[in-house]
Amino acid sequence: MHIKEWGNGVTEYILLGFLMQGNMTGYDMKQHMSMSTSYFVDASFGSIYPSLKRLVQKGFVELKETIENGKLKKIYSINEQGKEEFEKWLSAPILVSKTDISSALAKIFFFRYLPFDKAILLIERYIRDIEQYKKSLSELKPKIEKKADEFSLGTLHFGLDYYDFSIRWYKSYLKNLKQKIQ
Amino acid sequence: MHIKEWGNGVTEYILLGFLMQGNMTGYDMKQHMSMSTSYFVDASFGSIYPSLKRLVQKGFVELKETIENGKLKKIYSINEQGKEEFEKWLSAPILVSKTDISSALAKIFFFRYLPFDKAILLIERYIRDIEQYKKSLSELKPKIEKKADEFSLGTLHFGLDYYDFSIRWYKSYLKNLKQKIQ
DNA sequence: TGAAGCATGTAACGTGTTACATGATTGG
DNA sequence: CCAATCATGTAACACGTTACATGCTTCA
Repeated sequence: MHIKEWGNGVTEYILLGFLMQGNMTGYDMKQHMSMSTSYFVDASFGSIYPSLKRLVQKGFVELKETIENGKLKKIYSINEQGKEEFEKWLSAPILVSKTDISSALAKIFFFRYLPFDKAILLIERYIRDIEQYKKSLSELKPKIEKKADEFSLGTLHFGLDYYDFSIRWYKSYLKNLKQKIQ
Repeated sequence: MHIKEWGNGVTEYILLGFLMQGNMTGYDMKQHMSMSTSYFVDASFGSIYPSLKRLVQKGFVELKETIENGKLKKIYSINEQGKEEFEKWLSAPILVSKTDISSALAKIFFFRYLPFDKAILLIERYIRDIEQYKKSLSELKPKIEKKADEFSLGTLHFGLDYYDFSIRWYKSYLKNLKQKIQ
């Protein structure tokens, strides 16, 4: 048996996050996505419905079937266990992914459900982690440069500049957040 | 029967790209990755070996088994069909992914195998496509803002700023490339 | 009446990770 | 001699997409 830090099932956590606001159907959640998270996570129905089934099986979500206007509706709601799981996910460090922005954004998107100071700490740690990644890549740079051409060198610079951009962005974001509470 | 534009099997294309440089083993390719593409694509052996098997099955790659220092070695080489497939992939538009940087970088990384002017055109088109994405998100912005809090608003701004950063970055990169050939 | 939207879901397929499994050589 | 590196691979599992499949209501 092995612990899976987070399983990468970002979709499931997004669904839990939506249910924190109130009960709704799978269809509703898809609507929510396209109007709020679509620029970083936009799951299809073929992913949403199985995810919901799993969430029920895992005991994080409750299901009530109703008939409204002749249409079958499955109203989902989050229970205590689900809330705990969601908060556990939120409280865990934001993972730096070299290539995937969505897992970080997904978490921050729901940070209103975390105590403000905890959120701040996680973002601060995230920044430090990105800085670490940037440092590693910088150290790898000379090795890569030796056999790089115009184009592959470009991708390396993009990587470094992207880390810089992220660090700067999150620092400024953090500053903004902190000012708001004073 | 449906056409799959590119199948998203970026790993397979990376492997083909390495084989453009010369023949090597799966193990070699892993080494290559960690020393050149690891900051955007770094497949595990559990992905590399099956990918190579598939590439052979698809008829893009040839395999020669040798024994060197008592160790079994499988030397892979790319054939004409493989080169065609690789070039087809390179020549296809760079897809804008909202969340995944790696697919774009993977392609640009190998642009030396494309005629210079073709590469330039693809990057120009890519920039236009990002601009389109940014425009779409900007248009969605007011809708999202209506129900956004401090944090979810942050992720929206990150999205927009990331598009801006990318556009600016690629424009400057393009300028640099063009200067080099004059 | 017919299209769009509401509402659900499955099946095939692709592709990735981690853990497991094996075994040789090389260098300290 | 033992660890690291070279070298291969499989199996279980997770997760996602697309296409397919169904059927009701609402509105032009």
